[in-house]
Amino acid sequence: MEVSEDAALTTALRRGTIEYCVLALLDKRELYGVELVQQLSTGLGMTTSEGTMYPLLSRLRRNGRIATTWREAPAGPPRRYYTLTPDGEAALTHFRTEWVAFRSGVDRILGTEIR
Amino acid sequence: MEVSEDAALTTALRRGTIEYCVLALLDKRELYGVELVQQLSTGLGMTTSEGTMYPLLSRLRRNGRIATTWREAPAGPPRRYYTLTPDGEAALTHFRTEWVAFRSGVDRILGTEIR
DNA sequence: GGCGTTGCCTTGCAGTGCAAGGTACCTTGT
DNA sequence: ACAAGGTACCTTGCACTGCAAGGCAACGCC
Repeated sequence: MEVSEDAALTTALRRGTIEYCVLALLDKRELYGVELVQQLSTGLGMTTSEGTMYPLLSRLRRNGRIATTWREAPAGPPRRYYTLTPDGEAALTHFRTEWVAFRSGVDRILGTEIR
Repeated sequence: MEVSEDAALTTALRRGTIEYCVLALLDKRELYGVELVQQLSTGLGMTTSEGTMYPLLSRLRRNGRIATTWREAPAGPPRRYYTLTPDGEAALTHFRTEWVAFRSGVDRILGTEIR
């Protein structure tokens, strides 16, 4: 029960942020699907699954925020690598501002500001 | 388009936080529905509506995190005041920890840490 | 009594993260 | 050559939550 509640809690928190975390990761270098899932996990508790990632990537592609190219892998099946489009970069920049404002608001209400 | 996108963006961010922001406000003093909506708006851009608030309050009541008492108002219809239960306080405390961890993770990925 | 205000609540919808399941390609072992 | 396992991609259906829109009841003022 504790565990499932924690899961539900963090799931709710992720809403809307995963999308831009993916953009932020792609801003550093191109990555493929499975790699994105791993980076989010190790990057920090942003643990997620492929069932979340692929629909998300499809959406971002549809919205023109990322572009893809197939590449042969050294071993295993081919990979679809993703990169940011100019639209994606703009969206990311905009979100950073939005996030900082939101974060400050929540911190103020919760009393969790960094001093 | 800009506006609606911003709205969708912040809507997604609110997910899961509004609930605990309400608990945090009630941790300071008892409040009634409309008052909560106002405090969230002025507290900071956490603008929300009654259509969000009342279902949320019902949920919190069902989960035993808040308790209510009807009070006569100086003028106008009676008000339903909400207070935190011990369960509610515990949930709030737990969320603060969770939030700080989540916030740090997102900050690290986005590069929006405070220095 | 009628009208506006305040405060509470419900219905139906939209977006998104996730579990579960499925397909295809490649490598390795026998 | 074939089976088995691993890697990588994708889809379906569900659950949860915030919101717009709308409705109802009590009170005060004219």
